[in-house]
Amino acid sequence: MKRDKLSDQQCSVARSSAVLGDPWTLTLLSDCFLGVRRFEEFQQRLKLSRTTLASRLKLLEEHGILAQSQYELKPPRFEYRLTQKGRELFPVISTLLTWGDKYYSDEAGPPIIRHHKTCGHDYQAYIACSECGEPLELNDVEARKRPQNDNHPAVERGPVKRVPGENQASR
Amino acid sequence: MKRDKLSDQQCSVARSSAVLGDPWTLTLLSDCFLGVRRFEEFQQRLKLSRTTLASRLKLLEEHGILAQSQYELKPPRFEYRLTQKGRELFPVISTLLTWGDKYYSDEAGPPIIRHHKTCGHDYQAYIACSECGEPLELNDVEARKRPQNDNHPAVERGPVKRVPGENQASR
DNA sequence: CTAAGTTGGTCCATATTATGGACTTACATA
DNA sequence: TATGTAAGTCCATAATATGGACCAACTTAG
Repeated sequence: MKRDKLSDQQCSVARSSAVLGDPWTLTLLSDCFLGVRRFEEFQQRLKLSRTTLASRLKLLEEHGILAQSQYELKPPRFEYRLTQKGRELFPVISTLLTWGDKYYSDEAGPPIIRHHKTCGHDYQAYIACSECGEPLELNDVEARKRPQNDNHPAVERGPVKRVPGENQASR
Repeated sequence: MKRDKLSDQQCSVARSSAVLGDPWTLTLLSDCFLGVRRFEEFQQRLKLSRTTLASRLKLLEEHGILAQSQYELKPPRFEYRLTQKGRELFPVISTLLTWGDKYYSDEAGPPIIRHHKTCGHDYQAYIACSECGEPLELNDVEARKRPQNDNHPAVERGPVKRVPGENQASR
């Protein structure tokens, strides 16, 4: 299967990956959250080819993650800003950053430190349950296919049943 | 700059992206969390070429995210399991899933429903602050470079200062 | 007025990757 | 003996990424 057919899959990760699953795209979004907005600025920071940058920005715009807004009339110039949909990627970038900080920092520690103004401390992000607010642990969750429905195709890539003792999270 | 030089950057997202920033890799990891472990199983579910699958599994193994474990002696056969480092990607996949469920579900809703056994409800994931436990909102956080240190190179891709009123999270 | 600079791109030839299909190895089963 | 299974590798072709040159539409410095 071609990569671009991933977006037709019945899987939220596959569909999201079709847009975000690119090293430049993820890094570019990270820069967006750091306040970067302009073509030249992205290009100089990421040091990627202008062609690739243009194609990534276009894709993110098509998906409604970034939107162009005019900041100069003559000549007309635009900058790229996160939309609401784009801003909702903050949890994805945050958790990626937390993982990267832990496993890919050098001896000097994470290059960028994030600070929670509300409580006044530097932080890392963790995930919690929308229903009870408790931290989400891999062993406390399970997945199931949505109920079968005549109006919609059955879900193909469901969770795999493993025999007890062979926990999916085991070493 | 070539994609594979991203891992040398002083940025946790760039370094993580160098491994994870690929649509197949993210979808493959998602399947790992659903209990998938074997080459054939990945290939049939993801419908990607065997060549690409082999290269992704190898990369994930080299990065210590998956580990092979023997499940059959004659002939020797191995399956791929998440390591501790790999299991710590659960927050990344979870938040990606939450975002994808919201923006890329069809009318039948998310194909896979996730359940929190601890509280007994179906859930979505949100991120919280490691220091105070409150939900993390984009507008409540700020980023800064790590302190300058003679023994380590300065951080190049820091946050961008924008003039007040031009909030990075604004529309 | 002219030359150089700025910004946000596009175009192109050349690398680099991805793709599907055939093939391989080493057994097990009918 | 023939067929099947699992986990790959190999190969030719197709699709993408890359860097550098180029372009358009201004602004600024001299």
